[in-house]
Amino acid sequence: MTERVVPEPQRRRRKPTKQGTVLSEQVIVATALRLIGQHGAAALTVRRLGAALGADPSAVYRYFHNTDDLMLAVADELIGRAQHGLELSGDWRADLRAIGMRVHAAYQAHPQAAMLAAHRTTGRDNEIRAVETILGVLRSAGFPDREAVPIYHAFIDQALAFASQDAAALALPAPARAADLAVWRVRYGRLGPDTHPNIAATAHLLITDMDRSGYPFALDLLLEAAAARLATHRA
Amino acid sequence: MTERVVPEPQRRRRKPTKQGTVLSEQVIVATALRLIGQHGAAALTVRRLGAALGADPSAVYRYFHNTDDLMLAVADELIGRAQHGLELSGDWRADLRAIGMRVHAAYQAHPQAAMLAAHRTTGRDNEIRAVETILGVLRSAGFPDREAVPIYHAFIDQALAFASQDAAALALPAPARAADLAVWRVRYGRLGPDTHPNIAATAHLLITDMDRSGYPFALDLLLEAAAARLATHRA
DNA sequence: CGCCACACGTCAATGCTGTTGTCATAAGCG
DNA sequence: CGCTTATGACAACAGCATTGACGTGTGGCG
Repeated sequence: MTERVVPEPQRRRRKPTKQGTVLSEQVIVATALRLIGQHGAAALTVRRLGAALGADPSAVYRYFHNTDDLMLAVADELIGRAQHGLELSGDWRADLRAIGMRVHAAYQAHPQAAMLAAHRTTGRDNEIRAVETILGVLRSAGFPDREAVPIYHAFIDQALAFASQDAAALALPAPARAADLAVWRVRYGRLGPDTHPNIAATAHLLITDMDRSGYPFALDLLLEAAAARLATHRA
Repeated sequence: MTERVVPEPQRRRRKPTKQGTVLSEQVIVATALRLIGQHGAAALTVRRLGAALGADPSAVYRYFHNTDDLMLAVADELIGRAQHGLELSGDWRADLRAIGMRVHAAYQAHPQAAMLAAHRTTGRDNEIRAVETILGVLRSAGFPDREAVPIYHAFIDQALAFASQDAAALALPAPARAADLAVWRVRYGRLGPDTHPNIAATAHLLITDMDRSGYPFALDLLLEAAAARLATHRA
């Protein structure tokens, strides 16, 4: 088969579908994101996307080579949203915390896309802008370059790793997600102090703690350690 | 339909398949792990699993309720392998570092499985044992329960999140992985100090640092912060 | 030692999924 | 105004997870 996809800038003839909608790369990406957000990750199938667009499913293949291609376009959209409207305060620790939480939140809003996006290095504009910003925060806080780089590395990898980890949990089919959560109550909550003394002693704390993301606290620990290191550099 | 799955301990009648293999939960999990390792995560379909086992695909449903149930068993097997032969020294910080690195390593050995498994709560034996061990290390180090639980949470989520993050990179098709790595040299290495001063100043460090996993350093930071908190509790 | 219940492997069918070859139509250039 | 062709629609294919029905032979019991 000859290539179905025509690059966006060359498109001129926009022909409405039977149901009247006019397709475009933009509209399809936006619809895909909406579908994921409204009905969960599993809702994004080409057939349902077609239905949501008011078009034949195969029409999507006029705009994207395959579903992976579509997901990359969606992912690219996400990177932009993570940074949208960010303003730096000048307090390095508060700024890094804000950036970390923003990245995490932006990816949680679109778990399915997050899982595919979080471990890729895109080298595109939005990513570069983020790297420059974070390194800038660290270096102007006073971290020497040899320290700033590994801290940047740990910081961003941890943010992305937790983002995709938590996204994966969100992207799970609803029954599986519920089952995973229930395990803490049902399974861990009932272990005896004779066989599992440490779990039994802390079960009540575990049950409430484990259905939150561990990220905010992990981020705080990372920033605490970084601050301690900065103090020794200054001394 | 009545329940197909009979709990493992109650199984007595082992009937060989047409091709002569004798099935069991163990054999199926091991075969699934091998299949994933050899041919990638996409290779794990019930049909192919059946073929690899020398059995009808539907026979798998005599042992697992569905594919998700199977993945949980695979996940637990990985957790078990991470703990195999672990010996605690009594030095909480060294022990936690060893456990973290072991978990990370065990998952890296099966990247494709790690991606699917690292974000599940299995509630199975190996997982429970790991939770009990880690909580024990923290509590006997002197962390009060209210502090031990969130630190446990941050610690284990960090290990698993990085494990699946790094696994995802390893599991990428070779050309895509090479491309992602090259981005640091090709794209970031060539940004000008006028437009991207912080990247330009640290590019040489970034290029060498970013193709390693950020986990060991991130783990050190977490343990550093935990140690500092422990010191304040003792004082 | 032989019987027979039923555990468990097999077969077949269902309704999903992504993807593509082919055709019809209308947009918009010349 | 007509021609080209971009683009939507249709239909079909292969592969997916899952399940209901069925037959077989294993292993415990009398």
